[in-house]
Amino acid sequence: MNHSPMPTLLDVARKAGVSRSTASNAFSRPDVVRAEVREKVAKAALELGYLGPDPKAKLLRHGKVNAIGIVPPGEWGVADSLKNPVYHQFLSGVAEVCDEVGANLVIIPDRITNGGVGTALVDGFIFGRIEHLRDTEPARLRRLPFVVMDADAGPDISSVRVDARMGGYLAARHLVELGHRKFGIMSFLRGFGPTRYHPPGVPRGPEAAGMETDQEKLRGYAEALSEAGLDIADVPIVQAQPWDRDAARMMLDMAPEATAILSMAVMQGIAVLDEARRRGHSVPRDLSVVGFNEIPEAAKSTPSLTTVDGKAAEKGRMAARIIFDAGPIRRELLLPRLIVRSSTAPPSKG
Amino acid sequence: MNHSPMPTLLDVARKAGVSRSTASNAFSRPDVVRAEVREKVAKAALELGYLGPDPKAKLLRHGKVNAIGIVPPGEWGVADSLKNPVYHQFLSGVAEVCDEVGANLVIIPDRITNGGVGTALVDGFIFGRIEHLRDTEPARLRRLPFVVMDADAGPDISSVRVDARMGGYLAARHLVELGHRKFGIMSFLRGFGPTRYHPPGVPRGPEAAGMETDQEKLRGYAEALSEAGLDIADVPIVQAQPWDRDAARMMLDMAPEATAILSMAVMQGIAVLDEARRRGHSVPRDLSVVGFNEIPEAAKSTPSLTTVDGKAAEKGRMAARIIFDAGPIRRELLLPRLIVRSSTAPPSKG
DNA sequence: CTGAAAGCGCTTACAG
DNA sequence: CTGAAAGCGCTTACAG
Repeated sequence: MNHSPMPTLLDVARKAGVSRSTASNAFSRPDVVRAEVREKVAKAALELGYLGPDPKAKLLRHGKVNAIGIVPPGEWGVADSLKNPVYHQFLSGVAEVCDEVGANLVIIPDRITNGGVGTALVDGFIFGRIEHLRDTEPARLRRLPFVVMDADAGPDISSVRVDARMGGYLAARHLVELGHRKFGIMSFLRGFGPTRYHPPGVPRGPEAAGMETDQEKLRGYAEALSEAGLDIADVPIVQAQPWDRDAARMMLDMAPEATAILSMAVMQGIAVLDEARRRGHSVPRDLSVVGFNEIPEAAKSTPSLTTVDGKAAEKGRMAARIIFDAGPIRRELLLPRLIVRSSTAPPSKG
Repeated sequence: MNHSPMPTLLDVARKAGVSRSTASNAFSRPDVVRAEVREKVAKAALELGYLGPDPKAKLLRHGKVNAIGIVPPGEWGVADSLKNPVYHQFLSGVAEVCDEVGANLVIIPDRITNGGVGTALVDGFIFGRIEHLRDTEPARLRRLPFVVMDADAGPDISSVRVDARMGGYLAARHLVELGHRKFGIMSFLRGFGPTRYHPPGVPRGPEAAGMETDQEKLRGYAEALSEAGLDIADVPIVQAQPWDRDAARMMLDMAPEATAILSMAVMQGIAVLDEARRRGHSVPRDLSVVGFNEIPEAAKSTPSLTTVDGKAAEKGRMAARIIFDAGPIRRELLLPRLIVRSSTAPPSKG
């Protein structure tokens, strides 16, 4: 209905019979203007349908946006980051801090073309797992604070990660202590590509796990096994994307003697549970399973899944605080925790 | 390391030995500048660590932000909207369209003080269920497009909703057709407050359900019952927040003869399933349950839950398209669908 | 407390 | 294709 041009501060000032700066002060520094004048201005604004200083113009003068930008990992879009259950937890952690400080949360896929980190209107960025440190360049050039997740980015960049090696160690040691000696490992395949099988006896490099954080998990597994006199090189590894349902089948095919499966992803762990049941195996009597990361599904699966709590929500909270605190560089390493549920027990055939 | 002031377009122009407008054109209208000059500018920019025109200043000239704002219902914060499973689905729908058009998604709690709709830097708003139409005023005054969810806001405002009456009707008719005659209804309590019990025989107004959309569900229930010669006034109603675990207990206490429970929320339906099992009742043999809205949990519950698909994700997609299409006002009414699973069967004691 | 003026960094007709 | 100039809407010293 109202298609006249947007009223500006000057219109309001004229209508109220004051100068532009007075009108500006009435909105932005009310204490500097006496109540009587303030009301005249407010009245004029109301009549003109003027909401207050244009946020865009305000921004140009001293650019606080009141929003934090989340850059999802890799090629992920907005929808991907909402759908991934572990990332969803991380986002919830960030969101809690947003609510504490009254900031908006904006999800910014790392687009090459328009948009992306180079132009997003936010006060800082949380990079949710980066491929190369250079992905953060636009943030640095814009002089915007940022933090990198799940990797140590050196002494000049804030980072938050969980001790994945420790997580892997806790998972494997738990099984070792229960008496297991025969294992299978479900490793993480990041990005695209078919499921890969790494047979035992063949030496395996870091490519047997996806990212650095996955390689750390593997290292943790290896340590715990080694303490028990076992060599991880003798353990069959299936490396798959966590949503690959066939991978669980391949795992059980390739490690028929295993009494325990170590999985780097919680959804993979649940898939193994399902596949074991399908084969008529009883978990944990015939097979123990440990996942990685804690999401509600882990507690609800049948049987409930023993897993490593990767502290996703806490990572989110911590990263957000680093941005909003605007303090010095911080490098945080969170400690994971083993959550023992019903999917692990001593081996019966051992 | 680099604490010199941010380089501006003018710095780049000087360094490249061209005028400011040429430098601007090199970035924003490259076709207007010959390649040779463009490269000079690009080189100067690179050396200065200049990323391209400052998004904030650009914004002031012709304000396209490339982002869509979601305003969660009522008092919800960012974290609440991420955690609510049905709203999460809706957000995912919006996110899919964001990815299609390359826009960012920003979640904007409706804050009274700073931030909020009045100042958020977005190109349009999706109001996720509003208490009063006046909550949309700031969006209108800013001349930003917006759409209202779950309510018809009249001919001048775009809206997207699902036919809740039809949803209620489908749910109740399904039970009636199975032969049920004794019902209990779990109604929705929006906002705060204790669980309320509405005994049968007492006439009940719209306050027996939360929002208009809930009242429509109730109307749908009533219609289907009426077609079967039953009066909804004879049905006990428990009105509770969907995350209230005690409500399911109260429902079964208050409607001991019911062979079927109609629930306005999917989580409530699942809670009834759990409570029934706790009491040693077998679902659906002793009791049938129908929920409202479809989330992954509904298929995974034991037994899986018959429910009405409220099309949350599709609502999100549609609302986002209305914003990005920038077309005329649209008022969309989506049709719900009944998903029959294992929580409903003919009554055994009937 | 008020008002005239400069400037935030950029874009866009306009004249060359 | 280039350059000088005005202006997007606001804020902020500065002098009154």
